[in-house]
Amino acid sequence: MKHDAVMLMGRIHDLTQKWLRGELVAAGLSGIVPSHGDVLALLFMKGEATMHELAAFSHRTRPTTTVLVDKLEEAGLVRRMQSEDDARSVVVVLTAEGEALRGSFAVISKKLASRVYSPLSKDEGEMLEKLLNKVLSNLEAAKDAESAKSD
Amino acid sequence: MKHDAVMLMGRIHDLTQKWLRGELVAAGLSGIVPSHGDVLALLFMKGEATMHELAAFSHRTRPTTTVLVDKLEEAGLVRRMQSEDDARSVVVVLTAEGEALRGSFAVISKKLASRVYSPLSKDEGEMLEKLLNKVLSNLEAAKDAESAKSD
DNA sequence: TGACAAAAGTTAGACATCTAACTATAATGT
DNA sequence: ACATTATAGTTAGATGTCTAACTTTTGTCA
Repeated sequence: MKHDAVMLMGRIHDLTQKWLRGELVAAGLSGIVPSHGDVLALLFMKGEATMHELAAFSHRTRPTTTVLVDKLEEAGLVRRMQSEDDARSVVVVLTAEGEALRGSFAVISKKLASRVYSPLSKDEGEMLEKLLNKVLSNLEAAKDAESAKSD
Repeated sequence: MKHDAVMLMGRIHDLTQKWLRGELVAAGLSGIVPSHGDVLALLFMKGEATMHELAAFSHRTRPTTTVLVDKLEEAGLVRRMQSEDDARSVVVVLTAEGEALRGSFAVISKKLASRVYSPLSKDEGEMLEKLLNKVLSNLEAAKDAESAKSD
């Protein structure tokens, strides 16, 4: 056991992010980065979302999400609207142009999965997901325990 | 199979990096980030290294490595020297203060490994490394094939 | 041997992300 | 009911990283 799983995951993460950027450029979406993809992904699923929801889903901070949505809005892919329930909230929705990208994103997403899973058998793929989930749950639990300690 | 291994690895990567930053601050090394740790790690192993070697080892670009070494030099942990073999090359070496950190880094590195591997059995840990190596090798091969294509 | 290509390193400029601080609105508790 | 606290979002400033362009030295080959 080399205890190098963290390094391996870091490398894989770097390579997949870099590949994704290339795919987005190839799809004519220059200026759009993987994080924008996360924002769009939630909108494809839910139709609309608040900034808060987008931040939570994409695992970015709210300031970062502000910038991400700014860019998507400039690119004409989403629109900000006032919430009717809560005057503090902003609701983000897809424009027609944004909606039109649903297919391209599905294709890229499939290509990404195939790229990563292709060297693995079905059993190995499932095993990998299981192990990663175990590790992640444990890290999140440890983090929660530590932040609770400082109360 | 949810095909979410990439997302899981991204999350794990984020959490471990964040935890590492906290550990470095706790060790009195504010301003030192994980990438600096990679640079120091090679110096702990080899004693000295060129900028080029440090960049390759830490998987960062040479400009980034310049900045990393600038900071380590300001912090008094390393020193730049002219290479005797090649007038273009810079050789980076540890100072006494840098050498003194060897122990702290070993401790943090052990803590990190234990943090990640603790929810896994020995077999599971080995399996995880095996699967990650398979995925990474495949991604690197694909990348090489694609960059060769554009010749 | 002399021109041209390759390599080592740095500098400059751009970008995604973060934390801290701020504004505005909603919720709570006495 | 009003003061306090919490929440939604943005702005400002800092940081780590990248690509592109530049300088200097080394290697190549005709």
